[in-house]
Amino acid sequence: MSSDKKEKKAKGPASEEQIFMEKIVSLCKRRGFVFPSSEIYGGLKSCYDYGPLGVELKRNVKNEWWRAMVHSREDVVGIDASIIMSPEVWRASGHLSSFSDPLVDCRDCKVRGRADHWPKADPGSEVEYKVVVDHQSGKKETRKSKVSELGIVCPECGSPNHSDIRSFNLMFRTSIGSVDPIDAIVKRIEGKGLSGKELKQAVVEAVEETAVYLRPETAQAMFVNFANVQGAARIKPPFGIAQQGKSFRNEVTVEHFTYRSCEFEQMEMEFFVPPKEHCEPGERTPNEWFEYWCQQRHDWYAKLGIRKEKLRLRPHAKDELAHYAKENGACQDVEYEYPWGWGELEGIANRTDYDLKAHEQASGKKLSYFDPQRNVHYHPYVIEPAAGADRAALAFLLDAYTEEAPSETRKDGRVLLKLHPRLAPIKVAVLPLVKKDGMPERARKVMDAFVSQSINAFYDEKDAVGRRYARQDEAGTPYCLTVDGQTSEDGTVTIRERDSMKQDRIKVEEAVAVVQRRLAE
RNA sequence: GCGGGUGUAGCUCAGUGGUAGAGCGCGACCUUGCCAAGGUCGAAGUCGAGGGUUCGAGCCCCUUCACCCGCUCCA
Repeated sequence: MSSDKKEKKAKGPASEEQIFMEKIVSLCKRRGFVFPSSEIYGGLKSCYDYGPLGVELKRNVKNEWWRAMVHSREDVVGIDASIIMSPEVWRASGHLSSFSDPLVDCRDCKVRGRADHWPKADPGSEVEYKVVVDHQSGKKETRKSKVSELGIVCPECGSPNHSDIRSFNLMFRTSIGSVDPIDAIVKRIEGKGLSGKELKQAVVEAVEETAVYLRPETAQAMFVNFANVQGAARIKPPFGIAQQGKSFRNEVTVEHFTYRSCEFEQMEMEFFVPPKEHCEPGERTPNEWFEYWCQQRHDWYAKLGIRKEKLRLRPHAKDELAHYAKENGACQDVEYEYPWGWGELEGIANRTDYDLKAHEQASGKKLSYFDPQRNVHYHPYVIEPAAGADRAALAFLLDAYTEEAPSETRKDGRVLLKLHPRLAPIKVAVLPLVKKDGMPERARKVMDAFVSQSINAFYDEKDAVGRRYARQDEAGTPYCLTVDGQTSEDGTVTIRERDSMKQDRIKVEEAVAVVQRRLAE
């Protein structure tokens, strides 16, 4: 509105959601959960570093996932594959083909599309087209322009004014080999007087000789290792292969702090099951396994403390299904209600036998399974729960963030992270009530007991004890042990629970066991 | 990619062309007896970066980077 200009410029955040996110981002930096990457050089778009508390949180998330998906079941094994894989993998999976998609944007109506799909027109000829000049009224204006040498016009408005062609750069391309690929490129093109088109072709060929790609998903490693793992682990369908690791994608838009980033960590499991026609009576069909995993994964988040009303399962509509799930497949997202709305935490897909067949065809290697009991060969269907470690860590953090209003005993109120104890970066803080009468020395001994058991503990003797409790609340530490005057008399300390602030007295020598027991609950 | 906004200490922010500031936090010491008490001292800033205008720029202009919001896009 025009009156806005006269008013004082709006300061600060516009919405509650924005205020909330700013508080989280600020807390993350102040307490060492997440820093902007390369911050002293001005940061780098969408890259973030996990600090001392953040790395603990994320590791705990990954450990809980591995525990639930691998160690606490017999039918899933893990792998840790190379981030750089053969380019053939990406050709077979379909990821590489998007590199050759020549994208153009219409300068008039802003539509984006593939140049080879746009309507043709004679280069140099003049065409007439209509452009919407006022979006509110829908008023159009007729314009004339010349068609470029590419000979294409916009499919929407007919305008020949378009941006340069750009390849959609989904994957991070690099090169392997100690010879600089630029030398090879120069060698191919120098002094040949190539036209623009020939030049591009020559460069592409030179680049492709040594090009490799950072994986855009971890899943393909499980497919290409299907036969290796199946044989080595002596395991048969239904069984799963799990993996955690970094993946890289040039996202069109990066947004919402660590939510969508070009470098991210995945926690994926490919669960190979017999196709329906080979299922015995009473055995789960692929669709039933799909439903099973949807429920499992939804419940995993709930068990680790995400509020149920902030969690939901959302089936994909037919038209948003991925290529690998088009036929007989299905996708369902576990979603969390982020401050900016519902968004994906994890996608569970029935990828059918698409991937194994695609790699079998491309590699020429057999990727079917022979079931000796049923005496059949088949390509297993794949049910894939694919989670984001960074997204999960963010969701746990957002969900745990709590502000309590001031009360009689706490006139400043408090900020606390109600993290599940097993996710909390610091498990226990050890505090002498005051810094005298031998309390620090006795507290040090308690601290040593935790350190020797590899339980992440934190010792703090600075400032009043209330302030130290507050600091721990803000870091999400579930338990505080306080050494006080009574400790020297009867060998007990107080244990304070973060959310209730209630205190019990326990024996010093039982402190480690008490905390361990509570963490195991 | 387009449009809008923001960028000053670790955090939140004040500073409309003339000496770089506040609160909180952080560190040391004193004090302290269970939920962010007080005192003393201290460290901390390329005012996002680069260029320009000016006698002089945190402030004006240009460029750029990063973040936020909306659109667009999204195997």
